[in-house]
Order: sequence, then C-alpha cells, then structure tokens
Amino acid sequence: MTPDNLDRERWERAALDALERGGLAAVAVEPLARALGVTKGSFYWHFKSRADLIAATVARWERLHVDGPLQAAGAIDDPRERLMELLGRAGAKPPSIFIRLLDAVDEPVVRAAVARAAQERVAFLAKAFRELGLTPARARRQALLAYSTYVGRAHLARDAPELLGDQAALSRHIAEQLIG
Amino acid sequence: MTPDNLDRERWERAALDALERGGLAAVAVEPLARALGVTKGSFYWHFKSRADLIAATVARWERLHVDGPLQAAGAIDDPRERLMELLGRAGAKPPSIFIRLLDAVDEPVVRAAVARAAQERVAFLAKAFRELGLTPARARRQALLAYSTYVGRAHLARDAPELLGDQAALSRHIAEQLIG
DNA sequence: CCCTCACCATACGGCACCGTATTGACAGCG
DNA sequence: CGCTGTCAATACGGTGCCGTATGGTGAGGG
Repeated sequence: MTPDNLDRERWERAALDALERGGLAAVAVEPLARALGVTKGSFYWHFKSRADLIAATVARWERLHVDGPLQAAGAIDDPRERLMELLGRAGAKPPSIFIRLLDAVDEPVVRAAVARAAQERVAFLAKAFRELGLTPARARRQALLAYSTYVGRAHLARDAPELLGDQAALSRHIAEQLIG
Repeated sequence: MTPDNLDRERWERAALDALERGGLAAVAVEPLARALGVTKGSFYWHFKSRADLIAATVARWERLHVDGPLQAAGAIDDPRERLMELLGRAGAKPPSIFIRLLDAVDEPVVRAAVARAAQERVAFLAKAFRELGLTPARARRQALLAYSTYVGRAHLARDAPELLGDQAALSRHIAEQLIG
C-alpha cells in the first residue's frame, strides 16, 4: 500500500494548469505528456483513461477553489465583512479556471461540479444576507443577483478586460449596490 | 453576378443552429453536411474554409442578436422603460447562443465579436443610466454591473437552472435593485 | 544473484475531422 | 445540339488525438 502517488499528483497539477491556460481540450493525454517530458505510457499507468484525469482535475478544482474559500470566509463572523471578502476577492483575481470550466459544461462531470459550486455559493451568500436582516426569499434573490455579477465579471475580465477600467472603483460600486 | 446565395444561406442557418446546440465544435463541415443531407463538396463550393463559415456565423449572430435588439430598444424614449425592456428580456429567454460563443473565445473571430458586443451593450446601458440622472462615471459602473448580471444569469440559466426558481420574481428583484 | 514489480517507452490501430482533387449532373444559351 | 458555368458527390491524403499491447529498465527483496 502507501502509494505515494507523487507522479500521479504531478499529472494532476499539470492538468489543472493546462485547464486554466487552454481549456478542457488542453487536458489531453499526449500534449500533457509532451509538456511533462514523458510519454503516454506513464499516463495510462496512473490513470484509467482521459475521463479519469478529467474527473480528478475537476475534483481538485472543487476542493481548492470552491470549498476552500467558502470555509475560509465562513470563519468571518460579521456577515457584511464576509460578503465584502467574497465579492471583493472576485474583483482582485479573476478566476479564469472557473470560466474554463463553464466553457466545458458539455462534459457531464464538469456540469455537475459547476452546478454544485453554484448551489453551494448561492446558499452561502443567501445565509449571509439573511444574517443582514433580509427575509429568506429576498436574501435568496439577492444572493442570486450577487452570484450573477460574480460570473459576469469573471467573463468580462477575460473577454473584454479593457471595458472594466478601474477595478477597485467598480468593486466598491458593486459592494455598495448589493450590500448597501 | 447576382449570386442568389440561397444555399449558402442554408449552410449559415444550419451553422447557427448547430452553434446553439453543440457549441462551436459543432460548426464543423462534415457533421453539418450530414445534417443537411449533402456532402462536403457543396460546402467547399460556397465557403473558402471552415474559418470562413465561422466568421459568417459570428457575423450573423452579431446582426441578429446584438445590433438588432439594441436598435429595437433604442426606439423606446423613456430610459427606465428601455432598461426594463433589456433586463426583462434577459430573464425571459436565456440567450444560449451567446453562452456558446463565450465558450469559444479562444477563436479570435469569436473573441472579437464578443468583446464588441460587450462594448456596445455596456455603452448603450450607460447612456440609459445617464439619462436617468446618474453621473457619467457612476452610470458606466452601473452599466457594467447590469451587464455582469446579464451574463451571469445566462450562465445560471444554462448550467444550474434549478437554482433560479421563480424567474419573474427574480427579474423584478433585479430591476428594482439596479434601476431603482 | 536473480526476480519481481513499479514505472515508463515504443509502436500500433482506430476515429473524426479538415481540405483538395477529380469527376459528374444539369440548366441556359448560342 | 453542344458548350459553359454552377453546383454537388466521391475519393483521397493529412493531422491530432485516444487507447492498447508489448517491450524495456532499474531498485529492492529473497
């Protein structure tokens, strides 16, 4: 036992990088093998198939970029500050991996993960808005609105960045409008 | 002269449909030929290459789904109503072709069109907000916010529709928050 | 000292697509 | 009737990827 999995890990890291840079199409066996300086022989030792690698990559993203940040923000007591943290961070570093995944929802594994992420994030936001005193229904709608802006901004950051102008000012504007 | 272009038109229509259903990857010569009941021989008569078809398809989308609606809304005098029209329509029919294009911004032609669309739409919204009395800077930020929600909602409609719940209520909520 | 086993290389067949001939079919006109 | 131009079918070669089969290689255990 104790499979130290260190080379499998290497493949997974490379896959996540490739996803960010070239989309899911770049999470392909032969290109990755070239990038890693090995051949497919290695890959098919560590993974059952390309689908297997994709599943692992998506799961990795979910751990690192969905559950992680949500747990971190959950440690903040004040709901207003918690929201600021989440919506502010959205402005700072545009989550390009996320958009790459949205580009690939035709893959059922990806669609499932993306849907789960949306569900968790909206629920998290809704809870914060409830703590701010909004009614449950209103809090949920406000959460959907906030999450929509998050996704939309990520898109603009990638596809029309020159449009965004002063990011910090926009972040303040959005926070003011949505959190109040 | 007078190339009646009727069969080229058929290819273009089919391409736009395929784009909506299967993304840009589905805008492929051989699959489309199969769907149309012809062979590639026809295609390479009407088009120089696949890139040519893609360019034509994107241009078609831009005419039908960007410039068209914007001109239509431009006919509304009252800026509040104009905004309602645009943001409301966003809730009614989720523009899945648009999302498919976002999925394909790696293609430079697509990226250019998407960026142009964003630029035009944001400018249009900003003008409306200015007419509502906002300062230019504030109007622009508000326009960016509104457009972000548009994109984000389109994403949710496709990838996590069960999350959206009552669309009409959400539309009202968003309008209330953004237009006031 | 050899053998096993984890690990990787090589080489192959298959598939789906792009693009290029080359060859027909058919309509209108002289 | 034959010629020409428009359009489509067939057939081919090329590319990039997936997955499999099979053959090394080197380190540790008996």
